[in-house]
Amino acid sequence: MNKRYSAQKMMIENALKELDHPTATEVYEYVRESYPNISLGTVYRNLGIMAEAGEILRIPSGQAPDRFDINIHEHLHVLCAECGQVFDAEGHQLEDLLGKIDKLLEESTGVHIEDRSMLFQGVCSQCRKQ
Amino acid sequence: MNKRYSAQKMMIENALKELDHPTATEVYEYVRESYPNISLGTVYRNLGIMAEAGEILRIPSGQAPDRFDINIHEHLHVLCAECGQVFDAEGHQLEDLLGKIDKLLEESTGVHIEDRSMLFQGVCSQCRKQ
DNA sequence: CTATCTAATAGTAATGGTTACTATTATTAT
DNA sequence: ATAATAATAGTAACCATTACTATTAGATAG
Repeated sequence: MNKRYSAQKMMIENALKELDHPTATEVYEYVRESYPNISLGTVYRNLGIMAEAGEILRIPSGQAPDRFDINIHEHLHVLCAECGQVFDAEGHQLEDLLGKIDKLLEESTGVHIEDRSMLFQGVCSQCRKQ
Repeated sequence: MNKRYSAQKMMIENALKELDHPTATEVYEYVRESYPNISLGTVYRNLGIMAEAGEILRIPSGQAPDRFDINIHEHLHVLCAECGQVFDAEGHQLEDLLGKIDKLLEESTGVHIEDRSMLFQGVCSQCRKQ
């Protein structure tokens, strides 16, 4: 299993660092500025591989296109329904609460929770002012 | 605004009662048994309208097709990754924990949480035996 | 009861995010 | 250098969902 490090993959990784929770298309547009003929398929393939390998996080957001995150530390995402901005949230209090929820769910359903996908939505303070 | 109750809509509602967290296609196939030329578009339209009106729940499940639920009482969904079965979970303990999470998120991000979409995944006890 | 109005439908086309496919390019090991 | 084969570019296909349009069929008024 021979892994090769392509320039494209490095540029995609870099885009993830520069952009804030970008979609695949946003990564594509960003990389295209310095590498005009990168393929959207290449972006998707690499993002998929990285997410699969646990190097990045995939944030499924319902109907809207998935977003990606270089921050693999366990944390929650809060989306502003107005401006679309994504906020991160973390902390031991949150982790405690999530752990308790897992436990309750395991007790009541018998399912061993292995994965959670959650997205919180609301209006950010910025947008509430208008 | 004149609302008309079509036979199709009633059949779709009935399908939701008979089936367990079905997808739009599953509703379609079910209704089609007794009403062969119902249109998939009709199913989607009615499910969308009902969900919008708060009469049913839409469960977005990432890549997989959305599922629908006649149970509009606030509750969580746990999906078995093996057999695909959907388990419901509810209770005041869960509601408490979720409320606390909302509060923490509002404090740290400034976003007024108005909507949560969460899906838990794991392996059910049935499947774990094999 | 009949005509009229228009909500809702059937059938089909279009959309949009994502994945699959294939010939070509380019990186690594020999 | 050369051979072997990842990875890519470009494009086609996929699939859930929505949009469109001519038609059907409940409700309401006369």
